[in-house]
Amino acid sequence: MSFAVVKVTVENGKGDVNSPWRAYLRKHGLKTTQQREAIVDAFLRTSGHVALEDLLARARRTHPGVGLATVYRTVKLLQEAGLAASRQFESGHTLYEVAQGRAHHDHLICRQCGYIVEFESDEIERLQSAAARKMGFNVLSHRHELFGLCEKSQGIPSGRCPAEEAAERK
Amino acid sequence: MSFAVVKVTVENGKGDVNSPWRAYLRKHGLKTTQQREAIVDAFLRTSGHVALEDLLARARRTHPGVGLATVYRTVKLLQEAGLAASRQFESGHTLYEVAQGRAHHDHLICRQCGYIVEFESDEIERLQSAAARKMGFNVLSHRHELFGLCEKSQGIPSGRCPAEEAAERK
DNA sequence: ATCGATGCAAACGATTTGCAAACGT
DNA sequence: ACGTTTGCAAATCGTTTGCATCGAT
Repeated sequence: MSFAVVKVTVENGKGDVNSPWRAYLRKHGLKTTQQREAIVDAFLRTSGHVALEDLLARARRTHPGVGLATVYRTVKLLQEAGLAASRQFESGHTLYEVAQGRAHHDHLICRQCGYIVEFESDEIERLQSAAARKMGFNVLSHRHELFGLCEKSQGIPSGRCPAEEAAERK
Repeated sequence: MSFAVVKVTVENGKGDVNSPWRAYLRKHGLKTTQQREAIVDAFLRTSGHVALEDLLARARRTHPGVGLATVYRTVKLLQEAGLAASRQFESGHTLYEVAQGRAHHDHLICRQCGYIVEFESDEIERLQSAAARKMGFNVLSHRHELFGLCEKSQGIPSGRCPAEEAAERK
């Protein structure tokens, strides 16, 4: 008896020729350039919310010459490809995040430290759909942001502050 | 026996010397000018969400010479006075609305016709506070927007479209 | 008379675009 | 070689601000 060794491709990063990003480029006759790769690569490594200025800085570590305009152009492509999502926060700042295939998450934002945490609640999702249905609406997507104070900012002695913790981790 | 006739002031518009707007001006040593009155008056007559360009146009019907800068300056005052609230919607456009003393409302926005309806749900409010508490947060305010399709846009035969109905009412 | 308010135009920050050169296919 | 992409700088958009003048108190 013999066994065939099957190699299964499980990669998913931008490097993979089958990645959604590469697929999008091919499908639209677009080209794979160094600067795009640098930007997309930097973007996909991102975990939270990035400002395009940040993304420019990160991309420049790989490809020093990239311009801000290219970052804008590339992120627009990422959005069209469904890989990036933009959010405009209160302050008027626009931040981008990697689009999640999974149930979307909502945001919890500390007024004091500005840090953004994510949360999910099926219960809330269900209720909001019900509320919309009552008005004859069919909900496609939503945005839900809570503004408040984290423990530290509330003055709780041993309270945690997400922003500080993130800074320490650096 | 005689009766004293007591006159009770119940007015609330901007014309009333006791209006919150006038109170705000007095409290801060600010002046009541024609252009401010025109803008504030136009704003308070507003029912939904207004763009400042719109407000400028409305204000000019009363006081033709007003400039856009003054609209911006006045609306900023209205916000500080707690009488106006700004919302930045998806498109990046900023719209203003008369601030409600009552429980804030959330938004239901039709992707097709762009119309914005309001809704409230104590249930949801409670759940979101609970979710935040779990993260150690104390919620001060929030924003909750649902994007979807109204009946008409969904293709429902006799479906209603808030935008069309509003247009007919004009 | 004082000090705030206005209109205009210039200044601004974020984002977009025109163009000639450089690059991926 | 071809058409796309890039970097740069100039253009644009919404919003803010400096300033000389005007108006309200």
